[in-house]
Amino acid sequence: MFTLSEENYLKAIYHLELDTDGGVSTNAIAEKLATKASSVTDMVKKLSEKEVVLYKKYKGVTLTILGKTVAANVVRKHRLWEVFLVEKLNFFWHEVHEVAEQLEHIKSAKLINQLDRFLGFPTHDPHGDPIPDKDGNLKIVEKSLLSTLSKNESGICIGVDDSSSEFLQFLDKKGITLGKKITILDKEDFDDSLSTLIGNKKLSISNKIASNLYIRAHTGQ
Amino acid sequence: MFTLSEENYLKAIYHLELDTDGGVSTNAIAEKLATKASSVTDMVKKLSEKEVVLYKKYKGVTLTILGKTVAANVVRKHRLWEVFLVEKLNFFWHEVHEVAEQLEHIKSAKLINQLDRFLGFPTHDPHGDPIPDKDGNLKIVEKSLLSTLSKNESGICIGVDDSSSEFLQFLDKKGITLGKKITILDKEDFDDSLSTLIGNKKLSISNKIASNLYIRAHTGQ
DNA sequence: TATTATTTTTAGACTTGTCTAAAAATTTAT
DNA sequence: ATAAATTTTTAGACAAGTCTAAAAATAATA
Repeated sequence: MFTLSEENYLKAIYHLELDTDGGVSTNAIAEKLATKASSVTDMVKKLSEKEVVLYKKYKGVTLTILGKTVAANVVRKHRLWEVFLVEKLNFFWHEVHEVAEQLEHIKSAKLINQLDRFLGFPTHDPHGDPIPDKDGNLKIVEKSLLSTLSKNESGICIGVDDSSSEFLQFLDKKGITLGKKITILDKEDFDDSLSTLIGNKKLSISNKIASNLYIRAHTGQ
Repeated sequence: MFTLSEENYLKAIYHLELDTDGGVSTNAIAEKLATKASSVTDMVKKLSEKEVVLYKKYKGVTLTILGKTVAANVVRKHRLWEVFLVEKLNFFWHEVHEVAEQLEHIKSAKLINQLDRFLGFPTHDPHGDPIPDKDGNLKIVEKSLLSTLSKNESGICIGVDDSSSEFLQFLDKKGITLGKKITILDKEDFDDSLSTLIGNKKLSISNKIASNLYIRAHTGQ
């Protein structure tokens, strides 16, 4: 069994490993968890003894198979709870993270299995991130940034890159939600801003926004 | 804000105060929380400084208004989650306590308000215990033990006294659940066992069982 | 009421997870 | 390749919450 703190470290390493090659550095973990490098070193030693990470002094850490499983399970719980909060309790998607950070540490296999069923076995959370299955495997969906689409192409909004509260609130305000179809009507060379059709409304989108929105290819019109 | 440990102490004192006159003793708290008396003394001092309990050495503790509010809120959360687990996730009523013990410490006003609404503002948990409202007030229901009913009287099952896992499983097996109507067909003087009608099935109930089942008066048949 | 038994508190220690400051290792730059 | 900068680790300290063992207070009993 793992403590709340251990679970948070494993989760942080899990996320960092996704966009790092080689071991995850002490400083990277410290920054992600808003703690000090010395604290990370201490914890990493402990996790190493528990055989959930591989650790060599000054060389960073890597999750073991066991560690990855534990971490993926925490992520699974986090994302399932996010779905619950949005779908069943009418939370806005920018409000869910903080609460899910707490709920992800509740220990009960039956709870999470039943929650999964109750929610209809969702594959993605409200930000479009994939929910690991019981064995920690992710369902990968081919995704591209809205900013990479050309004129007259269209796609389905499936997630965000920047999931800061401000950005999510901005999307709420503009009526951009997961599942919405977005078509590029025109692309402005000058500033790379887009003229788009979302649902059946015309909307002008800056390149900054378009570079933070993931879409899935959508064939046909 | 209160730590998990502080919340557990407040909850224990809250429950103990209900069936104690005067202050709650150090030993009583220690027993309830499966900890040592010395630990209780330490914590009680801390709670006293935070002004949630009144404490005089060797004289036991009492919750302040603030303490009672905090404790009632934890109980409120516990019981709402129990309802959720049984009604939405198909838990058996003997399985909910352990999980609710964890969920009751999740901090989010919106979460608990929305959960309350989602569940239809329930007034009682799956064991028949009342759910405190936002201000910590309980809705008192006139209740009596099944064993106090006389022949031909009937009532609605509204809760249990002994909520041990074994007892709850026993009730599950016999088909005795909250809201079920129970009528006393006959009472055996010899061992005070009852011959009853539950739903539309005849069932013989020992005095031991009848002394652990609460019912609400039910007029007419 | 004096003595014994019980309850409660104190004193000191231990664990977990954190921190600061300084030392050691590694990386970068000249 | 040597010096400078950065990263990482070590050493020692601290707070929260718990424990054991012993002392102090209260309650029970003869």
